[in-house]
Amino acid sequence: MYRILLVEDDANLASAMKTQIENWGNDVHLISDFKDIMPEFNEYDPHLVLLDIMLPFYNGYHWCETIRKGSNVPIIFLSSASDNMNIVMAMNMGGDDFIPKPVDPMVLTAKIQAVLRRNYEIKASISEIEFDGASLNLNDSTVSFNGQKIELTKNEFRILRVLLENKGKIVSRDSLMTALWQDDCYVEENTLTVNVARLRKKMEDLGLNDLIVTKPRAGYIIS
Amino acid sequence: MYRILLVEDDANLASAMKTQIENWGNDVHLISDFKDIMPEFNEYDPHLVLLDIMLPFYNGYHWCETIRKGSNVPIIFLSSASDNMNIVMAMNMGGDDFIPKPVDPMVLTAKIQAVLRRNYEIKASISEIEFDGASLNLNDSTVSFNGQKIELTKNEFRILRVLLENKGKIVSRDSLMTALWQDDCYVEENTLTVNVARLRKKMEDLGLNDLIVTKPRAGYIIS
DNA sequence: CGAACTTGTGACAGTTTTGTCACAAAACCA
DNA sequence: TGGTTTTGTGACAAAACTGTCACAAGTTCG
Repeated sequence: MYRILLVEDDANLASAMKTQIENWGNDVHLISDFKDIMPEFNEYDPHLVLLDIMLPFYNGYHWCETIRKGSNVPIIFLSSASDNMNIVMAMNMGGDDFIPKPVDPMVLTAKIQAVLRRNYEIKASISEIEFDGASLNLNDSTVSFNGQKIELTKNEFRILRVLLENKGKIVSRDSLMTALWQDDCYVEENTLTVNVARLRKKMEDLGLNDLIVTKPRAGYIIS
Repeated sequence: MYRILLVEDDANLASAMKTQIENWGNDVHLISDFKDIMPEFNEYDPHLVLLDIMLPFYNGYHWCETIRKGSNVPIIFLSSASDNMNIVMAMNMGGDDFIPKPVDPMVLTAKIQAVLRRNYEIKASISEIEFDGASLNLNDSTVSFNGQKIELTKNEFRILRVLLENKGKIVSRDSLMTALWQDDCYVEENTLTVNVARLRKKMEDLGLNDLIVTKPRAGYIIS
């Protein structure tokens, strides 16, 4: 059962789509206030957003942009203006797919299922971050390099992940501290240093030398 | 830099697409043997597959099915037959998107970027499994319920994940054993029992009673 | 019912992980 | 250069995690 937020001003179409999607076991919430959809979005916390482009007050692109500021929820656009320019625009705004109107019920179902499947079912199995010929497996916290594989502890994993997610950028020690021990408990500054050292040790054992570089007074970086 | 596998028999189109995609910094591998694309697929280990539907020997659906047996790599279909039935078919086969021919270079780029972004960039931030009002966070191995949050150990996390990924189905103790300690080391049968008990204890502390149900001589289930 | 088998429990010890400390090394800056 | 600040290191003890054991409780099936 997925929560699907439907933002569509054509009442007839919206109601038909709602029924269609609910039919195979989902909860659909229909937006009625197009002036500010965000309260309902935040309240409903949907797994997927179906977003019409032509809306009263603000258009779909505007809402996509707003949603993306605080969420990576999958978004599928709906529009009768289904020229290539609109499709490109929709994808570049952070959209996941584009369904042209008139909406074919079969296509609607198939595309929703594809996006949900990709995001909530099989996503775990391909999640790894590659770097410098090595790869960090996000599922079992292992690093593979040159055919070798080692396990990381929770702290080591978090540090490496944050650094890789910001590859090429300096990550301040403060950011890392917050990422590892968010406010709920106090730990010394030095604890981070020690944990970085432990991670470095393991990386060197693997053959990955000078991976994490210290930028004095700034932080650490993997470039 | 992503590795993109292009399976397309129209040499002119293929070459144009290859150039187009390489232009914004990717590696593209063009398939030349349509009789069996799997050796090249396995060798190249792509981040994304662009798969024409009409091919010599076997069609794109066949290869999608074959690939999906061993991989969840994102697949985008290409076809000049872009009627709704083909789109539905493509999505239901495990495809991630569908690009109609003639291929518009902008659309091609936008759709590839959207799929790559979704799978390799922002995936981590929405990975959680929801169940019975609770949710398992796949990134930091925590379970949240009723505003409370607890951390799971590696073993507890793995058991819960496997059970949730097979929600409603009985998971045999053997499957769980393999998932936790794949062949590399021998552990007793009872070790699993103990680990399940430890997970159950934590779930009950959270207020989730009778979550994991024992099916004697069959396995465990979360229904 | 009762024996055989499967699953659950509490306790224990070995290992791993983790935070801290004291001190060393390096970088910064006047 | 020399003092100050920042970062790194090895050692240590506390805490967490894990596998095993002995035994208890539950289930199956003749």
